[in-house]
Amino acid sequence: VEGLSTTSLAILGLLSIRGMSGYELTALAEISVGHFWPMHRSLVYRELPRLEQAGYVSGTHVAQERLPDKRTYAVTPAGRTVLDAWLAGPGFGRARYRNEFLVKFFFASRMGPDRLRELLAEYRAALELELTELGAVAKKTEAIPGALLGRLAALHGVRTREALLGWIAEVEEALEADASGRGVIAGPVRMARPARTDPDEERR
Amino acid sequence: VEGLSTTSLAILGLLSIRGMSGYELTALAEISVGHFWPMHRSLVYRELPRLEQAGYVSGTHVAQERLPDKRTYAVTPAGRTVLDAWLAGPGFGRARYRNEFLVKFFFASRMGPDRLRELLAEYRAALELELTELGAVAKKTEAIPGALLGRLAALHGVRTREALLGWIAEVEEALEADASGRGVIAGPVRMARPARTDPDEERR
DNA sequence: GTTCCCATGTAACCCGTTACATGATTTT
DNA sequence: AAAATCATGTAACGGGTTACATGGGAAC
Repeated sequence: VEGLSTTSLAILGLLSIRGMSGYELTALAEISVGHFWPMHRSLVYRELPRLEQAGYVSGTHVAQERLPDKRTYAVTPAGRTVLDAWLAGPGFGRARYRNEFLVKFFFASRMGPDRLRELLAEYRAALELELTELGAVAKKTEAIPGALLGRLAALHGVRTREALLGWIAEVEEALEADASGRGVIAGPVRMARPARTDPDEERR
Repeated sequence: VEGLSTTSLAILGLLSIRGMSGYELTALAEISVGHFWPMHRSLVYRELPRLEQAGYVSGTHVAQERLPDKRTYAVTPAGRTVLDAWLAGPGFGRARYRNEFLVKFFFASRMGPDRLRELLAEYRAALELELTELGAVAKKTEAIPGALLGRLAALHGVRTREALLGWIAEVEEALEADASGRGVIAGPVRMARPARTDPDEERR
């Protein structure tokens, strides 16, 4: 509940499936939670000893011959407790999106219309790539009986990409229609403070 | 193209609309690019002097009486050059996406079905809030003639949220079917590990 | 037989977030 | 008169990314 980052909780969650080394954990994360919560190897390697220090996982040195020695980790009862407390607890941080394409798009009035069309084409290509990738993940889990949640999580990504491909078409139409008045917000912009409607939001 | 982070480029872009202080810039960012590229005040205050050091913006001290003195910034010709070079250049970083809800969802086999339904309800509420917020942004720009790109960017967010509300319905159906069919909500994906070529790996 | 990839990590750096600071003005 | 907000910033902390290291297979 207190002090553990989402990344650490995700690590605990993955270790709750089975014990493994940092390397294996990273690889597993990359094809599962990594789609909506990326974790780089270095981060995992930093967090694992911290979790061990805190008593949430226990590590074991494993000697190997043809490969470098490794350290495998397993969740402790205390670890399971915090994991389940987090899962049972309410709330979650608001999703964070960072989209560099949209930044370029927003300032597209500084580029020619040809370049803008090109940019949109690049974005479409990127989305289609992600779509087939996520589709493959979803498809792969179809056969597996215990993979419902994983498949649905992949579908989350599929649905957004599909919607965005639709958005591109919408944009192309709009740009076609209004070939003249392109530009960002013009004139003085009054400052708006965040609408203080709900008091909570963002836990931890 | 060289060395400048997307955040810095976004700052340059906003300053290209008109010169302003860090405070104003932050406020403007919050209601524009902040929806897809968040920039906290502190970051802006750190980047602005850096950009000045690099010669991309020029700052001017402005004394004020009833308010604290401020420093306003304007893009230099060199700044415009790098901004336009970036816009003209190809590519953009793949969109970054972090969703804590999905992490919980992925490990939902460790929670009861009631809690899972609750979690989905929370997510729906969050999405609906974001949707009305973004809808308001899109609506506000409808009157403004030069705000086409801004409105379309807001629509990008609208479309994804709409799609995700649909996803929730889809999930609820799937869970309903699963619960009646198999009696138990399935566990997390048991993913194949990266191909192991090592025979003396320990088994469990 | 070099060159690339695997499996395992460590170290440094930078970006982003949270907390701290402050005098004037508005609200309760 | 106290409390909140405005309009400015600064400082510290920690999460996340990139670069560095390494010895043995696999591939060309």
